[in-house]
Amino acid sequence: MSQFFSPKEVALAIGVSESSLKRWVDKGLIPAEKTGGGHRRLQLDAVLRFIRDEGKGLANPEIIGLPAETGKIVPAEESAQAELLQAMSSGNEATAKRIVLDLFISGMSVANICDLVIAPVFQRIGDLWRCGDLEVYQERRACELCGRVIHELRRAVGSGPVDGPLAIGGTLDGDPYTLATNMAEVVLRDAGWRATSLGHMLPFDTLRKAIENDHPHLMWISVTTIRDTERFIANFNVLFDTATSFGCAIIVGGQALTADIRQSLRYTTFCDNLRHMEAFARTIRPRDRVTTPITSPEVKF
Amino acid sequence: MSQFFSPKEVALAIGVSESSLKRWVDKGLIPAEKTGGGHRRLQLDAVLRFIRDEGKGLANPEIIGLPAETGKIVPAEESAQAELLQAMSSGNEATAKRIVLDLFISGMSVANICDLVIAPVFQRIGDLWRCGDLEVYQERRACELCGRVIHELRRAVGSGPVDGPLAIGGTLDGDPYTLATNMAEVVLRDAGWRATSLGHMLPFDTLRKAIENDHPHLMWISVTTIRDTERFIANFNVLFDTATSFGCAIIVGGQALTADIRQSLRYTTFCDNLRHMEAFARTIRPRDRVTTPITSPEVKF
DNA sequence: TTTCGAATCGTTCAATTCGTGCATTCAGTC
DNA sequence: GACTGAATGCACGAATTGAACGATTCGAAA
Repeated sequence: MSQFFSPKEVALAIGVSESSLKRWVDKGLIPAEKTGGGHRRLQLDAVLRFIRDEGKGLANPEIIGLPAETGKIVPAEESAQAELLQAMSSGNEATAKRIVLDLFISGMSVANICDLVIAPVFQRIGDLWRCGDLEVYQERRACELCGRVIHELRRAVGSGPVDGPLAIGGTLDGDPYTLATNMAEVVLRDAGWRATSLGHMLPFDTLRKAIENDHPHLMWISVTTIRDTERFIANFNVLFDTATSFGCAIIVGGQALTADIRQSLRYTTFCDNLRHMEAFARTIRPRDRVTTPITSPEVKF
Repeated sequence: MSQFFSPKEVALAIGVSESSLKRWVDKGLIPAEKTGGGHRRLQLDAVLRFIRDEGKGLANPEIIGLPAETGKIVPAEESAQAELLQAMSSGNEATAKRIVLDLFISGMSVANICDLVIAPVFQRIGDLWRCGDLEVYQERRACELCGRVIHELRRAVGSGPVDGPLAIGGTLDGDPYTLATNMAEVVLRDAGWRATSLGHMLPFDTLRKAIENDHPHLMWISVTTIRDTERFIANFNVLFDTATSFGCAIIVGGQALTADIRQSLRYTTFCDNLRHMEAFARTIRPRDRVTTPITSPEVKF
């Protein structure tokens, strides 16, 4: 139930002796904290990262709160898509989570999981729905499930280092789709950023406010629809100027941003997919910052 | 910055038992003062230093969860409400999750957690936003965070028995709010149902299809807005007839369902809050989780 | 000031974890 | 085949943890 696990639990989950696990922790292979009395305390994301890096399996995943059978099957990349499509269309939550966690444990990068598995499957479900091969409720259920799968991935990745650079982002006013921005958040956390998705339907004004209040080093914006192109461009460029004056980079992405529109747009970089974003995020890791607040300024009432 | 905390608060914040924390204080690992009667009083900076020194330099992010304003309010829910409001407004994910999971572990029923803590806090955040005391992005971020907190709660509850009766539900076309339906899902799972939220914006047609395909024993529908009342009533009653013919009960809830509208509506039961729903769900399918009795005022959702 | 419920005290106890030593397994090398 | 070094699993007493328990203290309302 708690965030922390004892060496015994983790050892049981991985299927090794407690002694070995303690040795690994002491060698620094698995980051862990210690209690005042010297007992080791392990976090789930650190354990998963270790399993991923060392190529270990999971004998009893349910001990550390993972779906049964996780980490036992080595996923074939092609079949993962098909299986996930099947699980998501039929609303099979446990299976969907297991498939994605298997991919993560087997070492596939988060950006690739999103780009090559989750996004295509979601796209395909949209197609099936438009063709009438899926009922509306099945599509909606899959959408809901997709969010949960990403949440599970976020748990596996962890919240990122507390002293990492801050990144915030979301979708603009009129754009109700949260999947892309949530995936972006997870990818950035995986790349060492302290990323927080602000959600969807964000007016330009409030993004400016967010930059002024929280001083992020990075803001990502996912654009799937644009109503008024001229207005959009004008507002966007103002936002970019604000960001620049605060030393904040702007990443944009989304199918609505055609080459034409991009011509008139000012931004730090445009990303076709999450791998691009990850690559960019890993190259610019600002370290010159003086004060990094752990959370937003306190809100007083 | 001289803020005092009790051993209990600090123990909760860093995830150890109160006993251990008291021992550490007595051993001198954490400097603390004592009151005339012998009660320990810890200072924030001393606790933070302890985390840094003993935790191998790995600061526990949950430490931020130390209540900023020490309790003037006695009831657990109210204190939890205030803390959660603070955490959600400032986007503090770890703290928000901790608060809600603490309530769950302490034995509060899921329905009560939703009705008495999460829903009021979310309501309040909406109010603050409308008053202009919160920025839009803070409200959106809180909304996003709220979904994540409910996700954690769902994890804690578990997926319910695999042989439990099936329940599905969601919000109708034109209603984009998923929080209520997600909370309903968790409450039903806690009550022993195999519940799945289908998400939001569901046309009546597809709900009929869902009943025909999946044969649920229960369908919940959350109604926060109605566009065309007559059309709504007609469609709804057709849905109810379909459900009845398949032996499926219909639970409705939501502020849009005024007494007038309910007059013309056919349904199995109407619920003002999730406790009502839980009570109804347990009459059909009772289950034996120990929960604290409720003594607090009603909260509408 | 007095009263009273909630929080904290100090203590005990069973279960868990610590650190350490030692035997076993298993590649790789001579 | 024999040797070696590293990794693993098991066993042990000592130490730590978390959850009780009744007694005491705190803090706010009467």
